[in-house]
Amino acid sequence: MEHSYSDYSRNLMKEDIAKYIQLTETEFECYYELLQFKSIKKNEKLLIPNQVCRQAYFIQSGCLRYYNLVEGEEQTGQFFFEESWYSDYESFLFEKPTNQTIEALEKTNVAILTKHALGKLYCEIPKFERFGRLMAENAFMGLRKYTESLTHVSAEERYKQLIQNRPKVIQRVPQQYIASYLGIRPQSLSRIRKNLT
Amino acid sequence: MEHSYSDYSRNLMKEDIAKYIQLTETEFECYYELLQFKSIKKNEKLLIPNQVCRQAYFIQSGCLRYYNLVEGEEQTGQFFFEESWYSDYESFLFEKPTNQTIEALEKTNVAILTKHALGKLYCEIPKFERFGRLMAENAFMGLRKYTESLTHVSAEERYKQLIQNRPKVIQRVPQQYIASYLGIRPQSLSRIRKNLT
DNA sequence: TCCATTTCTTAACATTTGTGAATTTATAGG
DNA sequence: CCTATAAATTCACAAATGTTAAGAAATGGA
Repeated sequence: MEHSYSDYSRNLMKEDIAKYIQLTETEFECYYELLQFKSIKKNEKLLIPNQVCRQAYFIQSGCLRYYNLVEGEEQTGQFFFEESWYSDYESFLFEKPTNQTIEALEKTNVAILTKHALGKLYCEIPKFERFGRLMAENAFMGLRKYTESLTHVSAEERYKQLIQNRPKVIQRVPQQYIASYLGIRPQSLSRIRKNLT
Repeated sequence: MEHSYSDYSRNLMKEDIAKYIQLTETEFECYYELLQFKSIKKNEKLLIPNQVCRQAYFIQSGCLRYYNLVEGEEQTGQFFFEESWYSDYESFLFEKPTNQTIEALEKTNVAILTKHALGKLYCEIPKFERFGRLMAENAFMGLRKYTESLTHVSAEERYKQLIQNRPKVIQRVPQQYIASYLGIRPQSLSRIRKNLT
């Protein structure tokens, strides 16, 4: 028997949700039915400033980057790879217009959980409150770790940590964006790379 | 009729929890009964490295600072003032030994919500799952805002933002800790302060 | 394959922050 | 109120990153 992409997608979502909560088959059905799916071309944008982010994205394959445009400069906030969630929490939770731009750095397939769908899940399957909590907690902890490295560690050290801890970023993200993520100029990153060899 | 400190404390906790969830009087009782209270002297520590953080602290009055000790250097992560919550999420959630030290910068009174008490609340009053989620979400958003200011802004600019956005820090925290929070040396902070006048 | 465009690298000089040492100022205890 | 100690300031020089400009390398379309 053949495996369709649909089977693959279901499995991905099943494995992911299992990291957070245990669902019966029926409950998973209910969840999966509420998801939407979308394919995003390289360089295409999923969210632009002043939009309200009413969706959370689970990346089935590919890579996303978000940045803020400040005085003409793209300030890269984070990269997201396959099997991770992304949303602009602040915009999503409070329906505030976002400052962020999200774009695909590669061809990317996402599963979409809308705010409406999540509200429905919170009501119908209270376990999802836990899912929401764990998502926020994970997001917080990842960010805290990153934040601490920012204030007290040099750019060179942060780059070395990136090589160690997130090789995907080094392998798949153009250097100019890595520089922007590190908070330095592309020229400075070149210099750092030169020093490391 | 006189108001006791206990009345004051109850009101503080009631006003705080109301920011997250609506509780009946009975439910609030259940919550309040589970809280513990503690008074911490200036410079006293609430948590030290390798302990597991099994408590969340609501600061009724005073001020806490947490830092990580890295190669003999105190790297200040954050300051917390009255009417805010603190816990080491990672340690609290996963019962991992903490790296952090929390100390009181002033005489501080805290309400303590233990992991055990929170677990009980999650079971007995499912609304508290929402409380947990909102706490994590708030923590995340506060941190994200801070993080973005970090990567792409000079120390001087960050100090100016601190003056604007968190005057309590400027007024109540010794400069050496502010410098450590900004990720610079006390001498550099002095220099920056000189330039600003 | 070739060309136009983008990305990356290099270099010289400017600016910001770090380092170490000395001095001044503030603070806590007796 | 005095004194010992800690905290903050100042300075000269070192190291890291920014800025500007130019050229080399990589990439994507025709």
